[in-house]
Amino acid sequence: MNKIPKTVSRRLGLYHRCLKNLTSSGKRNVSSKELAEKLGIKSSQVRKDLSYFGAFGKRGVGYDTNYLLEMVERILGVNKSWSVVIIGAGNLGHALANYDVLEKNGFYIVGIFDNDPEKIGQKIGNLTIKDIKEFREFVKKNNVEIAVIAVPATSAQEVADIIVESGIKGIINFSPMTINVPKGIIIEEIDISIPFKNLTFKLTGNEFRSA
Amino acid sequence: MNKIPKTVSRRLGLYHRCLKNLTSSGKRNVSSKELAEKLGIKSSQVRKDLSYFGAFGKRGVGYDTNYLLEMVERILGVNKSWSVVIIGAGNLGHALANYDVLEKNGFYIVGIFDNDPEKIGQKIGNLTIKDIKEFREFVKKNNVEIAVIAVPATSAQEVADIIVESGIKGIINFSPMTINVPKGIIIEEIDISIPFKNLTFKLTGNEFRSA
DNA sequence: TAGATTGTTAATCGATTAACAATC
DNA sequence: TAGATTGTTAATCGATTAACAATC
Repeated sequence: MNKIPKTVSRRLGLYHRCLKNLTSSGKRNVSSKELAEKLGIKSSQVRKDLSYFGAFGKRGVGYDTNYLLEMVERILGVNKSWSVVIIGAGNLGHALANYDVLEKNGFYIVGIFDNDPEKIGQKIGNLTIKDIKEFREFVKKNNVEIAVIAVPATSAQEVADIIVESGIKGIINFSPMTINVPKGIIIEEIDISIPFKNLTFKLTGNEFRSA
Repeated sequence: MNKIPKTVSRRLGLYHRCLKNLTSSGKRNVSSKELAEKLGIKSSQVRKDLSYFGAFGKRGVGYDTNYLLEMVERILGVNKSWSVVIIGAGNLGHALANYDVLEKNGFYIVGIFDNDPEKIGQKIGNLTIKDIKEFREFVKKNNVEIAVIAVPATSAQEVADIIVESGIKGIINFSPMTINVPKGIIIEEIDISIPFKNLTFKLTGNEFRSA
């Protein structure tokens, strides 16, 4: 087994997005050069990335778009659908529950939880906000595989503990807070304010840059 | 001028977040070792990262937390506040307009735009959704510096063109779509579905991983 | 002073890219 | 076949880390 660079994972997501667009536009064949141009990378990088998982193309021809899409979906694990719950029915939780791109990629929001009595019982789309106390039982009954943390930083760790305790192995953490989980639990962090800071870092021409 | 690795920018955002927590908890001094542990990196990495911008610590002592925070804020350009507009008053635009973490970091949402007559005129917090037709004039009048794209993929490029034409130089793109802009315009991409795919990539033990 | 921790160098490690034989 | 493009190797490039003199 070849060791796969950490950077490959992110690019696989982009290949996936790109290939979905290509197949739905009816394109049957694509070269590493075309894919690379669309992503702003080198064609050798595309070929190298794919080569970690197999040989999916035809020399002299390129890649069958539908076939490559299927392979990338299997590599990413998005050839099946996933059951997702959201913890936190605030603005962000609300937006995520209604975000159609997730469902289009096979991530189905099957439940949303909060601890605010004002919110519990209210509807978001066709979901009813549930009491966090019912979390564990719900997860078991519905075979939930992924939990999304969409609560303020102050309660993020507490929520993480509840998630881990429920047996869920995959967490997406939207709170601006590092959370600690036992080995074997996989966390992806998305702090929305980080890209804003990256942007101002690049926009700012300050004394440090010219040092 | 030293060349700054691309990876440093992301970590600076994390240092910033961490230092804000430390100062508000009253901690006056911090070592590279402590910072590193909090971020799950090596202390030599912390020191190396900071060294691109100056020498902010005291040998044998560590870093004055308040001073280092101030320096990091100046490096990132978040020692001032920024005027931000959102284009797209759907779920995501709505959530971002109300997301307090942005304001806490100096990113003030000063306007939100849409092209849907149903939405135009409605209120989000104390903002009124404005017609995208008024965008250019609004940007000039209010010295807007950053625009957030929160529209569906299908209209992302169109919206990007309007933003560029308005003179704005910094864009955050939440749509799952690569957009093209002229040189000199800085874009940060956040496709929310990407971390979900990264997660399932890691959760999935498939035939490719054992190959 | 002795102990601690920085700032920086050099070594290591990992990721990208060019180049090209293989082959459609 | 001739032209095109893959898959893979080796070279290059860039980022991380260990190590340590400087110095608080």
